Amino acid sequence: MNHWLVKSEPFVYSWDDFEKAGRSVWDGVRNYQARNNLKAMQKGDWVFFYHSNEGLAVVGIAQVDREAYPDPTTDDARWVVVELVPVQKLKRPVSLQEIKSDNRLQEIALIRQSRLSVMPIKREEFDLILSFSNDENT
DNA sequence: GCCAACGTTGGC
DNA sequence: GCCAACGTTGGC
Repeated sequence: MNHWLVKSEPFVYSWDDFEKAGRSVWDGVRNYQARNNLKAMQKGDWVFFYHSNEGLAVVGIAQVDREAYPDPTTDDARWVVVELVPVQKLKRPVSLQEIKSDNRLQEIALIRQSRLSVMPIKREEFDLILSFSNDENT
């Protein structure tokens, strides 16, 4: 069981859009590192849904429902998609600022490699961010 | 709107 | 294979 984080610009595709649709084909990834991460996803893996550009926060949890297959939006065989289903919206968004300000989260790719759109995340980091969202006070 | 950090492209 | 130029992403 692995954990991941995917970014989406809420202008283009927000958590609410995702929840309404009930499923998402995660297409359009055109970066090898992100692609490799998609390929490594297994059905049932947990995925944080992050709003980039606007919002700048982890907003929900999704789950991998279908593992990587060729991206139907291109003829280029290099690229793949996965299918995600929404699991639940976080009680409150956990902001990038909050993540940045916690010593235990300094190593995560969200901070270290800000341009990567699909990244692995350690279980402890996943749990910690989740615990932030359950803490009403911060 | 600006800029840092990358990734890609193309000339040599 | 190197590197300059350029494009893109995303935070501020």
